[in-house]
Amino acid sequence: MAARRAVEQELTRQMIIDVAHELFVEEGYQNVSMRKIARSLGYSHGAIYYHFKNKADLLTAMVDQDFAMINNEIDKLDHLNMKNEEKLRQLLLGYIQFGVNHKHHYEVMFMIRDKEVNSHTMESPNKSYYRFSKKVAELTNNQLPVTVIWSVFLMLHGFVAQYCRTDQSYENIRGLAETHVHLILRAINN
Amino acid sequence: MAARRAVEQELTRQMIIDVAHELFVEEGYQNVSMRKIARSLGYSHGAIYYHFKNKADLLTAMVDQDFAMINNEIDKLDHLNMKNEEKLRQLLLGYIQFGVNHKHHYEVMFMIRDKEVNSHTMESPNKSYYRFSKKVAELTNNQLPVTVIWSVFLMLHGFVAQYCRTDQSYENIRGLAETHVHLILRAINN
DNA sequence: CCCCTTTTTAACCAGTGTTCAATTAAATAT
DNA sequence: ATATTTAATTGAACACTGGTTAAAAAGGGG
Repeated sequence: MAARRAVEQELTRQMIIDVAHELFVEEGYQNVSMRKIARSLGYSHGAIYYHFKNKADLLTAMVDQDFAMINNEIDKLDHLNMKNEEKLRQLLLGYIQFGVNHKHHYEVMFMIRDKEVNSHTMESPNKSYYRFSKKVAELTNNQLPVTVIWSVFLMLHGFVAQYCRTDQSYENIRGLAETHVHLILRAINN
Repeated sequence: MAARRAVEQELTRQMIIDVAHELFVEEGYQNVSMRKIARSLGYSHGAIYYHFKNKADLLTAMVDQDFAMINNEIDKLDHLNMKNEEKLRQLLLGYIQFGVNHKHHYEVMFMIRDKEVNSHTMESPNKSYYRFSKKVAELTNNQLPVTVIWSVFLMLHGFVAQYCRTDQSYENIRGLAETHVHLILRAINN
């Protein structure tokens, strides 16, 4: 019956992205249908196609947003007033904190594996890693070989990837995260 | 037409597991249909149901096998003739080597996330981690807190998880793996 | 020849992404 | 205030694919 809705309850791209985000990570990109997203929003599936070209387009928009968040997080460090050693600790701990606090985002960003996902979607993680590694290099006075920086990243990734699959809050595992970062710092400080 | 085949080309559970294994990891559990597995084997999809109750049953059988492999790998260390420090290096490097050489297995073992997967399938990783951690503790004369051992595992997991998504062979990344293990050892050797 | 084991094939039913004409709310023009 | 246009939403339809079941068919051993 009812076709268009009153303007104060119109669907937006952001509403769709938010709902899809939760579903994608809880159940996996493949297991979430456009119909399921729509049902979850209380709209019909056709409506989503008014806002996004198709399912992959929705994912791309979502991932772009997520990477903007993490890049932003890295840039925040510049305005902090502490010495490099402490900034580095903050960067590493902040990475874990971001990952654990935004499990959905992190998983979508770094852990979706799917043929359908176009190559554009794969560029963002690379650009984001580049930003991260430049910052680590800077904060260590360019003393670290690139392979070591890469290892550091993988160590962080391992932590976050694991806790993405649990319901633990960051507060809950802060101690473990600090141990982890402490170990990483010990590994790279001569 | 032809219903049953000549006995020397009969389908076996192992044949199905092997083919399914490749497909599951190349394309993801959800993206591989029973029909696709059957097609890949040159049999009709119904045949698989003679050997496995259903799709989840097939996955469970597969994962059980995989964990038997990794547990076996850990036990091999006992028969090696070297000092503990070197054994530990071997354990860590061996973990990475196993993961990268058996990307399919590793991903199925530690990285599948799916409602359908029953809880029995989730027990195996835990048991396997327990074995790993006991061995690390033993090789470090029980000097390491459990949280540190857990961190070590996550560091290894991060490496393997990343390279599971690429086509790189272990030979190709041996150097990086050695750097990674070297860093880990440096982190835990005061 | 009968029986058990293995395999095929058709069938069922539920679900998929996507398109599109029809419908209606709001915005704009008259 | 009314008419027209535009924007947003629906729901049916299309052409598939999915897991699973079950009856029918065929090889092999006794």
